[in-house]
Amino acid sequence: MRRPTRDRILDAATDLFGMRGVEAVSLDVIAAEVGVAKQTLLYWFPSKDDLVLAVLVAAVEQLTLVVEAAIRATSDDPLDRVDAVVRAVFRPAVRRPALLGLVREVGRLPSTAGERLVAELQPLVRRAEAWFAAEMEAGRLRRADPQLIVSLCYATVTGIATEPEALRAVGWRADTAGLRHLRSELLTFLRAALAP
Amino acid sequence: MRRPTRDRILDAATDLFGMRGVEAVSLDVIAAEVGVAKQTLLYWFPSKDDLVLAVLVAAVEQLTLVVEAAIRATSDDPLDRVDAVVRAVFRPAVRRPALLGLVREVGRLPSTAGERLVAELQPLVRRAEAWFAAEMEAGRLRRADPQLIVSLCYATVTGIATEPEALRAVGWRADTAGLRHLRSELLTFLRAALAP
DNA sequence: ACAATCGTCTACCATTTGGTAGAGAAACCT
DNA sequence: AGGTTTCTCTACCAAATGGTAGACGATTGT
Repeated sequence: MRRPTRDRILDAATDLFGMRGVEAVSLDVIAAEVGVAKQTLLYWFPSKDDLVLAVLVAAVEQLTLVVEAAIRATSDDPLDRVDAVVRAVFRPAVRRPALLGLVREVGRLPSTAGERLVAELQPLVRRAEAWFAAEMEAGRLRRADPQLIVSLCYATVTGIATEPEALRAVGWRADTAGLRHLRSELLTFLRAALAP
Repeated sequence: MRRPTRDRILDAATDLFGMRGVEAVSLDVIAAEVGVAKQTLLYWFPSKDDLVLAVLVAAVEQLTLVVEAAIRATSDDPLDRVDAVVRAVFRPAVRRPALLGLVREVGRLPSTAGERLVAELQPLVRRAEAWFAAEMEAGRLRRADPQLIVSLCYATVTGIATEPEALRAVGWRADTAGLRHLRSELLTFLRAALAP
């Protein structure tokens, strides 16, 4: 049996919103992608704003799960842990630029959705900050402003993962080898930036 | 006397496209912002695509000028030079997120405009690659893949400069002090990532 | 002086947008 | 069986979209 209609809508909307931008994707396009009438969308999500919100919440949830699993599975060395989180995020992010791309959409969203997304991400962000602060205190990471370090890591990873176009501009190839190479350079870059 | 209409259109379009995304901004909105009839826009730029293209070309030109001026004005130490370029880009980028935000739009553009923008940026990118390669060869920068290093620096700077929302999520404040602090953390981060 | 060009405008138009109203089939209760 | 709920559909609609046609005044060249 097929996946439930609601989930298929959510999936398609996530990809389309993340890749082309929320305002640039019409309900008709999503409906066509799912293979269903537009009104079926509006049955499951009473308005486009509701759909956007649902997509954001689902994406954040998914991201949180991936990150937490990665954290639990690693040793205590901080650089190894950063490594693990980046690896965990990297795979889904490159395969579905939509996931991180969506987060990048925050600034363009109707303010309610924006606030909501920020609130949704808050716990994850706070934990990361606290963890960075503690590791810096213990001298196992370069001392810096933990909040901005979180932002810088986020900006670097997200920027790289969501802009295949920018990478193509430098001649990067999107095959498996290119992907592994990219990930390894990204990790080395971050390690160098964070090491004490 | 006021600035010429064409330039005012270009300015408004740059800001709006960069902040909300090309597809999300209608000609009517731009016209209203400029304080002119929509048909005046279509007189200067025969179609929306033409306007988009003109905006992109102008933005790249401006960016190129800023970067080249910064390069000419600094010493030969590679880290100082990175420093200077980032400082030069940072001010206009944070004041007008549109500038770098536009570049981030490439992936979403009609392919012709996308190709065009990439071609437009190519010389700047090639120069940066060559320069990184030479400095690494001379042992004055950490050895790595120059192409990906260019992308990583770009991703970090652009990500940070174009996402005030993401920064607000970690409690960052957009006042002058916050801005200076942000820039200084960004520079330290990059220095650490690039130093031999 | 007068025609031509330039820059801006009002008046439309076809298409697409997000959204409403309500019909019809299937499943689920009792 | 008969009614209710669940899900999907067709048929519309008002507003907004990118774009065309062409009028109007100002400036310019001769």
